[in-house]
Amino acid sequence: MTRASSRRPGPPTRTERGIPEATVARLPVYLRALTALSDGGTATASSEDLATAAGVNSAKLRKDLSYLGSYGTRGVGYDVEYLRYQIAREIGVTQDWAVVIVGIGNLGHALANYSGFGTRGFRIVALLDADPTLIGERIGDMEVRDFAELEDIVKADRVSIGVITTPAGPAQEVCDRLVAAGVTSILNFAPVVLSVPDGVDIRKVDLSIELQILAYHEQRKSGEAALPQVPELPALNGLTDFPSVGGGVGA
Amino acid sequence: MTRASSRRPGPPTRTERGIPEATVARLPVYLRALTALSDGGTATASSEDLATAAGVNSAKLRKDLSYLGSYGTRGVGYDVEYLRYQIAREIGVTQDWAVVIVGIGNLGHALANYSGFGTRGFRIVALLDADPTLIGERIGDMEVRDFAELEDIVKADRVSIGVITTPAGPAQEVCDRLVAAGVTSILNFAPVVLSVPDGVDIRKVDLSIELQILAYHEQRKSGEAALPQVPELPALNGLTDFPSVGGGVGA
DNA sequence: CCGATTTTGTTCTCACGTTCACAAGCTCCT
DNA sequence: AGGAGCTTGTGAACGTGAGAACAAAATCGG
Repeated sequence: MTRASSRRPGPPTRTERGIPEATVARLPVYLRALTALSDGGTATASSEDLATAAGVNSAKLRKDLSYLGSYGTRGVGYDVEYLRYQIAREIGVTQDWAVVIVGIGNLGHALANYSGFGTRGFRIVALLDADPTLIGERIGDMEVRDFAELEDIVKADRVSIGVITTPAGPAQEVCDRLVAAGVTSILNFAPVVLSVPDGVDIRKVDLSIELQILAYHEQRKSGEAALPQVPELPALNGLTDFPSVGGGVGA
Repeated sequence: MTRASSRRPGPPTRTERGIPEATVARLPVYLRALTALSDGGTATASSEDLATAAGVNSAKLRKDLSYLGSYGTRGVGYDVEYLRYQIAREIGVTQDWAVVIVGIGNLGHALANYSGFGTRGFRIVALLDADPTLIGERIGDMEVRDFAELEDIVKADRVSIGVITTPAGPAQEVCDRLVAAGVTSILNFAPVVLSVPDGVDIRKVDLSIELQILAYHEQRKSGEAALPQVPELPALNGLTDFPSVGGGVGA
């Protein structure tokens, strides 16, 4: 069934349903680029065109696409709509994924308000928080519900993806509850390292880490010449990291 | 500019003030782990302890730390406070970095409200938007100012880091203005590929990409057995990506 | 119909990142 | 003091990813 139709290329035993992680991370970028081209009325695009739109070089793009199969035409390029569908199918966004958001603080609020969220590939089925003063609040066309209802919601709506936007403190406990309820993919905005059993995927988004990486390079750019270079331990006032963007679950 | 020159063909051209990018990305994680240990009253930690707290394996952690110097003691481990300071200094968060946020929509609002932001290593000096209905609004102890004031603010406050939380549309233009004004590091939340001149660092945070990567793995876990497998092009209704979490700059 | 031209798909090579494994070095106990 | 026991720092093996380069296919013009 899923034999990628191409004949066997010999020893490497290509594809076989195994796409490199680095490639997987770029597929959504290609999908977006294809959508932009499609919206702009382009019907066919070369790997060079696509690569420019996606911000990568064309060799890498061609190699990435080759893991999916041979969807291009030599001498011509790629059919934008066709390739878009193939990538969307490979990623899995031709179906809708039910998502719960846990922790309706600043960030959870922002994500809940996020219009594009509910319409394409992902469907927010619940906003959850443990703070009684938040429960019942309406956000858009949804209402914040009690975190205690988690298990029922996951079962009822077949939720497989959870988004954690709580503060660091309750994040691991929330994570454990999500996993126990049957969620197998988690997007974590809380500034902690979550531990999960095998079979559960975790991705992390962390503002403070991103800023600190920028700061490192920035320091290289500006400083580089005259830094005091004090290997001794000075005052050391709060140069740590961020508490959290998140909201109210827990405590 | 001391562009990382040496390209010697021999061994990897070690250190020379050049820390591998993968290591740089983990230093903030170590910093956070050290802070947690410190707050918990731990004075000394082995690479194994640290690695567990940071969610990596100990060999990788030791190798990462070795790029900074020999800050541990064999047979003992690392002094938590001392190592914390060394990493903070290496990253550059012993000084404060001035930051502007452009685009005060849902996400920009959330980041502006973000208490931990202003206190440790980074200082928000301005919230900017081009929407007249937003200008003047108070968020926390700050006020939304006109995007037109960008250049003055960057010069006055020596801003080197900009955060873009606009929709996709105006993001490139905002980016160009930031760069022209002198900003050399940008954290982009808008779902577009920004192009910048050499010497400017860009990092991207993209909710839809993260979710799509999760969806890919999720599909692997659940499906894998019975997918219709339709290589022909069907209806294809809006399986694209997200407009934006961002706010109001532009049009 | 054939050759020129274009562009893909793939192979090869090199650079980077991860992990293993162990010598070097430190502390503590006897 | 000397050896036992840890733990770091690092050299080497291994695996993954990136980019250059080119052969294979498709179109197009004559």
